[in-house]
Amino acid sequence: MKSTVSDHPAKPDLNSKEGDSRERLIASTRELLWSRGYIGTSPSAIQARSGVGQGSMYHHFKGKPELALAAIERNVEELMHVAESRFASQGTAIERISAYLHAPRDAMRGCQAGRLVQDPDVIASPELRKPLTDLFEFVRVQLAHILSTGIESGEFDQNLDPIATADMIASVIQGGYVLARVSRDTAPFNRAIAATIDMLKKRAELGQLQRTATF
Amino acid sequence: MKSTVSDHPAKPDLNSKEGDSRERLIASTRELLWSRGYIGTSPSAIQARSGVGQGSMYHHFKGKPELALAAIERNVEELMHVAESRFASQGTAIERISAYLHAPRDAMRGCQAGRLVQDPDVIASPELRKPLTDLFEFVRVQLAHILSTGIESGEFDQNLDPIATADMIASVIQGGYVLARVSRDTAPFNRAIAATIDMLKKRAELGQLQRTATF
DNA sequence: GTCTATATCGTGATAGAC
DNA sequence: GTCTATCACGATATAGAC
Repeated sequence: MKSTVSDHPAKPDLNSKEGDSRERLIASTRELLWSRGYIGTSPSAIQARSGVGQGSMYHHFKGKPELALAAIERNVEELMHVAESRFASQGTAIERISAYLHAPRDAMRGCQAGRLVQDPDVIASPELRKPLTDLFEFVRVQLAHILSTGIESGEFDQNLDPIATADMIASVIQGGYVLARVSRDTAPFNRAIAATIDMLKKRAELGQLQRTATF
Repeated sequence: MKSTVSDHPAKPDLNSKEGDSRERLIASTRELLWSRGYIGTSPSAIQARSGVGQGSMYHHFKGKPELALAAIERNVEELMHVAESRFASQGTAIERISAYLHAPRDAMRGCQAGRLVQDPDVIASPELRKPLTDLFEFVRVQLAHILSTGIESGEFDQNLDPIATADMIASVIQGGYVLARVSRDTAPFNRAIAATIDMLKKRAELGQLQRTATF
């Protein structure tokens, strides 16, 4: 199990600085990408924030695109993990979706992934775009799957379109960030989430009414 | 009515180039802000795209912030006008909201206003942010008002929260752009809109059921 | 691995001629 | 109003010493 490259150093050894600069660079790049986007994030700013020098940075990464890729992949990794664990909650379809919608989010700051989707350079690069596409695809597919389960189990009415509704839910989160930022207030974000859950609950009521009325 | 400054030259006179450069600068800035954001839009790029020279640009505008302000105000003016006319449609609350949701939009390109909300420099500047805040406020208030009308008229069930639902609807549009861009496909945007309208229709059905069942 | 020096280019603006 | 010249600075690296 001993490897020349240190992926996840099981026991941090004496030369514990190993990989430290690299991690600090990724962390700083993630912060800057989040707030300023790809275009607005300069190598010099990354160096300043991370405390890593010029030469050191270019030793670990070929340049800005490679650094950005590492940062984006880390973002997606974490966000996917959060989504996965929320979707894995016990309970009804509504409860599982509600668990995802109520994952802790910094509404005023926006989505670490969604932010980058606006960036033309990111979207134009297949490499940078792929992790983002994968993340959103994953979330939408999971949501659609949970909704389908809820339709089959009779939790929702039969006319609910799981794919379209999944797209709606994913959109509400991303759009909620926009409303929160522009109004400098997290309330619109929270209300949009609450209204979405309320819509699903009413679909459940409707399913209930339809079942008792028809059969 | 004769004025030394030409706001809206009623009859374009012989020196018809008057104000032409200014308009071309604004148009180019709008295009660039839309695709590349504030940080990514440089005066030199604006000059190149508009065909207006350096000196001319700085004659008409003090600098990049002033140009951006003019461009953003123009964006907001147009978007508000579209929203206003869509909301003014005849029909039920659902029909009026549907008219707004189905206004022509370039889903892959995103929202000219929402795009800028991501930009930290725009959000940090009260001047640049104000038109955007006003626009989103207007849309949300109008949506909430139409929803309230629908509740009063009995079109929707009594439990619908007009403000939260307005926030949800505005969020769906903004978030739909994100899904469309990241998947390079307008379908998620269109489905999110369709699902939203479907949700409102089901609320109307529920209102109907409640009225016939209770009274 | 990290540092400093150097290089090229773009950005954002000013000055002054025409 | 528009043009060209000029400028200080930052972005994005490369080179080579330590």
